[in-house]
Amino acid sequence: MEVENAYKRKKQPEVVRRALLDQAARITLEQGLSKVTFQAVADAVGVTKGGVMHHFATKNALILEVFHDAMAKFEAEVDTAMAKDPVRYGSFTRAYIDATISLGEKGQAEFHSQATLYVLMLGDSELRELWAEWSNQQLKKHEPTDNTETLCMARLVADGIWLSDFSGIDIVDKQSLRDRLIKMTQRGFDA
Amino acid sequence: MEVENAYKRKKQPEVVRRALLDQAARITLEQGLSKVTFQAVADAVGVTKGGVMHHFATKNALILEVFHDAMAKFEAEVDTAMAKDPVRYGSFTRAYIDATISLGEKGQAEFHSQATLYVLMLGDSELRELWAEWSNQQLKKHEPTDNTETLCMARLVADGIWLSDFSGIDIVDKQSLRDRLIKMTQRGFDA
DNA sequence: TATAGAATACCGACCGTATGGTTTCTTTTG
DNA sequence: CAAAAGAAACCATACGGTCGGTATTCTATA
Repeated sequence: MEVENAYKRKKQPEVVRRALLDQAARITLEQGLSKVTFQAVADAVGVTKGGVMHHFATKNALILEVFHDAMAKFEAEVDTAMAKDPVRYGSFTRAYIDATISLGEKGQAEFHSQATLYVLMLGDSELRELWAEWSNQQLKKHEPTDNTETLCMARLVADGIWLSDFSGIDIVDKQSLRDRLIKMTQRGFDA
Repeated sequence: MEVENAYKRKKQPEVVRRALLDQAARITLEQGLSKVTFQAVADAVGVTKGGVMHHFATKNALILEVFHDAMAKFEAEVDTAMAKDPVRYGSFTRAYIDATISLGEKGQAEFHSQATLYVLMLGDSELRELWAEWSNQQLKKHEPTDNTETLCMARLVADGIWLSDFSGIDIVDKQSLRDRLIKMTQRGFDA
């Protein structure tokens, strides 16, 4: 944002609100949940602490909104990917893989909604419950097309790759691994 | 611990120190890194804040020790498991799998050193660097026996299972998945 | 072997600061 | 003018850290 003289400028609450959520998510990813303070978010957006608290009454409310926002983004990302997929079997798993693994060159942190979800959920036991509930529900939702053990395993590998990636471990050949995972999602892979 | 009247009691610095590390690790796992305060650790062990700070000068030092402790435990766990394994090929990966996945009944949090490592490293960017370094080094160390992509994938699944487990997601049949992973570590699995 | 004294283990009161939250006020917008 | 957007000053508290004190254990030496 970098809003200067926010007192006199044109008010655009929607824009400010979005910026607050985005910056809060960014700080979460780059510096961890503990560094997400009203002051830090306010500074990042170019607004005062009071300004932040006008949009989000408490810190829990802010974090919760960031979490819900990331859930919605992730779900949307998965849904559009699934819509483009001509094959039904394993389509959720394929979408999940590409929404979880970042294939871009290393270094750039990328705005991964899945990463935001993980970092938040791992750092806050209350969010963890929400996460478990939502996640199990997602699984149920896609059971008709993605309920085999192999598909589950493919998603687990994706999670593992994210974990390694996020923690800065070199993965030998991510692209090759990703392709192999996709192959695992094709019908008839087992046997 | 539950030490009563620690002022006059027999002094046993080694015991207290161990208890401090253990309780700090427990709080980390159960409540997250942010809840690991001098006061909380002191209370858990039955000692005062000053007492904790006698053993660990700063909070960073405490956390760092917990981290190192968990690394040592994990490494030891892996090493003894590898020593018992008659087959060399994939022995590190097999040990890694069993040190990462908790097969016990759900509910009991279990003192998993790997879990401590993950939660700490995910919540602190400084520890993340340490982790990446150590982890890459571990990988190098076991390269001679465990450097194929399939073995790497098996470990990634284990990580994924831990992640799911920790966040409270139901995994269909963990035992069956574990057995399948072990099979993946046998020579000649590919092809 | 006894014991003074140094070193260690630990307590408990205190301090500075950062943070979440409250309140009041100003400016804009409808 | 009323309600919303946001600023700005303020408050309470929790936390990391400091400091001086007290009890215990270790060590050296007579």
